[in-house]
This record gives sequence, C-alpha cells and structure tokens, in this order.
Amino acid sequence: MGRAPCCSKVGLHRGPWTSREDALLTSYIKNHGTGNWKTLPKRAGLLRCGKSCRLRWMNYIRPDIKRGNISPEEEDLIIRLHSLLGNRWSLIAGRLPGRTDNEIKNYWNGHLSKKLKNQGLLVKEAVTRRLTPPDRNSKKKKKNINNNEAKCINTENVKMNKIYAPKPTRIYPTYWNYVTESNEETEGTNGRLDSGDESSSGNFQEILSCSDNGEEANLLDVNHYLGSDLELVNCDFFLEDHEVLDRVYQEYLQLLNVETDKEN
DNA sequence: AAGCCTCGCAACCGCCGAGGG
DNA sequence: GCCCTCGGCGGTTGCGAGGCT
Repeated sequence: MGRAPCCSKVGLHRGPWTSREDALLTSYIKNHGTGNWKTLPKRAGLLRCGKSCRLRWMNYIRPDIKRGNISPEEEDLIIRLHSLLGNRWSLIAGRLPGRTDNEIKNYWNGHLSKKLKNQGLLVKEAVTRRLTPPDRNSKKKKKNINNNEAKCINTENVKMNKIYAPKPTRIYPTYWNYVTESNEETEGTNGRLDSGDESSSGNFQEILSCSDNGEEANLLDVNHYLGSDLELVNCDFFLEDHEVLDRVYQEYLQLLNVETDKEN
C-alpha cells in the first residue's frame, strides 16, 4: 500500500497561497514557532497540508529570505559549491545567507546550467558528484533516474569521492532571539525559526556569539515582518562579500580533506 | 493586436533518513 | 529488526509575465 499523496485529502487547498493564508501562517508561527508541521495547519486554521505550510514558510514567508537578483559573488559561490557538492541544494543554500534551496535550484536549472554549458564549463563529472549516494539496492521503490544528468552516478567516482555530507545548516543573514514573554514557558519550540535539529541549534548558539557587523536594513526588514518582539543578534556574516566567499570555500575544502582522510 | 515562445519561480510529488514504538 | 510517522530534500510541473515575430 503506497503512501497517500500529500494534500489529497478532500477539502485541503492546493495551488498558490492567498495573502490571507500567508497572514495566518505568519501569525501562527510568530506566536508559536515552527515544529510539528503535521498539526500546524489545523492549529493555525489553514486548510493546507503540513508539507505545504512548511514549504511556504521555508521558501517564501520566512523573514530572513533575501529576494531579488543573485549577485555575481553569489553566483560564483553557487558554481563553486555545486562543483564540490553536486545537486545538494540545501547545503549550497545553507552557505548563501537568505537564499533558499528552491531559489538556488531554480536559478541553477534556469540560468547557470545553460550558461556553463554554453561556456563549456559544465562537465559531467562536476555535475554528477554526490556526497552521499543513495542506496540503489534499497528495497524501497526507486525514483526514476533516467533523464537527468545530475543523477547519472559513476559508481567508481562515487567510491573515490565519497564523503559524509555535513548536516545541512542554514545560515541566516541576521540572527535573532525570540524574546517573547511566552518563550521559556511554553512548548519550547518558540524562538526556533527553523525546525532544525540539535546540530543546527548548536550552530545557532555559536552564531549568536558572533561579532557585531550587522546591517540595520536587515534589522528593519525582520522587524517589519515579525514585529518588535525580536531581538536581533548581529554576527560577522556581513564581512566583505569576497571574504565570506573565500571563507566558505576554504571551509569546504577543509571538510573535503578531513573526510577523504577518514576514508583512507 | 494576436499568437507563440521562453523564462522565472512557486508549488507539488515522491523518495529518503531519522527516530520512536 | 520491522514498521510507521514525520521532516527534509531534490526533481519536476504548471502558470503567469514578458519578449518576440
């Protein structure tokens, strides 16, 4: 028996979100935080499935999302990270503050892949590298992998390049604490703007102690969305763009070295 | 002005892994 | 060890906007 498709339930809305639905979701998350996406829509008064809510929040409503054109620096970083990570959009997005995996994926598919192809820079090896190749012998039904270059796995390469991908950790352009009066007293999910796991939380705490090169514009944006019950904590992700890019790139090179050493 | 095409992007689909019972 | 649920991810689809003929 296959799993029933999400949103197949009669009565659940599908398709584009209305501003009213957005407002309901935003309001609910503002007051209660994320977590338990399954029951969230019901509690928020939304006729949507949890998945749909999560997607809407993660890709569109979340206050830290940076909208607008991808800068040349970001584009360069995407290309470099993609050459390292392959189609691990969430990991790539995690290194691009304010960008979502969906946005990067769309940008890559609609823009960069063509561009690189035209320039002759998109070589198959770079595209096909995956860090943690799925177990193709799993008993579960496998997805069709026929027509996408990115999925054409050369098993030899996989063996050679296999490293353990770090847990995706989203980096926010600005970090904040919820300081709502209800935070400590209620469910404990308040204050989490991402339903991240322990590792994310740990990272979050580390980030909170970062230095102070914040940007006022971002602060204003966040307050615009979530009101005054937030206290922004600045960090050093607003160094000069090239510094950030270089740091991230170096970080990944180190990661690759460490993990390949482990393999050997 | 109308029809067609391309592009951007929001949203959906289905699979996977983690974790709990 | 098995099964189930849930959150997360990557691939794909579909639609609207804008450009082109």
